[in-house]
Amino acid sequence: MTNTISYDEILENFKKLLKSKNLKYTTQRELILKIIYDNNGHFTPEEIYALIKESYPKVKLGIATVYRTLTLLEDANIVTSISFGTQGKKYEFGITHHHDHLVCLKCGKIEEFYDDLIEKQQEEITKKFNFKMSDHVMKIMGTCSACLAKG
Amino acid sequence: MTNTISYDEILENFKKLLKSKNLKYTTQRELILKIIYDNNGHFTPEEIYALIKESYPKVKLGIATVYRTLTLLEDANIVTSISFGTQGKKYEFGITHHHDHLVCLKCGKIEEFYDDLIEKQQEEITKKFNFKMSDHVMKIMGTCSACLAKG
DNA sequence: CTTATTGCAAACGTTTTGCACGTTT
DNA sequence: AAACGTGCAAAACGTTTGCAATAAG
Repeated sequence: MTNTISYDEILENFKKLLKSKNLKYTTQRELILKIIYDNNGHFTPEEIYALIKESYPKVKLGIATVYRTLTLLEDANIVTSISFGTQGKKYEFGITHHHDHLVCLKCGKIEEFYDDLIEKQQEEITKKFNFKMSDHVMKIMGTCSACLAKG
Repeated sequence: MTNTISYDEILENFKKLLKSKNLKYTTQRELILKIIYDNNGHFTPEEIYALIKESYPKVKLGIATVYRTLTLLEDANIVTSISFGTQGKKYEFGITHHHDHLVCLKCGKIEEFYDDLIEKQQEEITKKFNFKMSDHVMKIMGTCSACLAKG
């Protein structure tokens, strides 16, 4: 999904958020946010950690900080995650509109889609069950067009 | 979801499956299948292990066998699983028609639903993306009616 | 100078694996 | 007898935590 908000805007909002929670603005937190913003896609905490190590070798960073920051960013709705069972989670930049995922089991690629009808129907279901929805996920697993083409 | 196939039928199919794969019919494998069939609901491997230990104290059983058998049963589409991120998976008897889940984050209860419109729409999406669907999951998370009532 | 944050390593919970022993065929 | 399955304990995996050292406000 393409980002429509500029990074400067994001960063300003992030700084404000930190201030409002009496949290501190650190190099590590900024870089984690920046890496996710810059590299559009879905990444595991390990991948984000590796990307930063590679792009900013001088910065000291531990994997624990990546996890802690991702939790922080997800709570603030700045990133969102998609779960892969035992194999962990992938995070993506999340100040875009809601969408669901097509996950290719061959190459691991994740495509995104949004379907209004499905969203509406989910609302209907929660009404029927008198259920208060806080979140929902939908994943379609299979083989992507590229992998199908490859045979 | 209520089972419409008798246990005897299931068991016969399971035995055939094992034979066809040159696998052996063991007490452990039978009990794991039986426990999931008997106790309608969604269980973690640990819960299944505990249930068997409780119901059949004389049978020797290790947790590894539970995991191994659940994988086997899931590959054979006899059970299905629903993932809870780091907190593991829950398994349910799966020779019923497909359904999705409403997961209560307060009490952990899982309700099931089936919606034809959503299913159809998913097909449409895969067509649009030229994607070959092998499986799909949809989970709606939130608070169930019982927990809402409790305040 | 106070408070939050960090990296590190150890701990965690779930799942998988290697292996010698048992069971099924 | 051959082949597969088992329990056990150890390892693996992603993630979280305690803590002393460090950086931000």
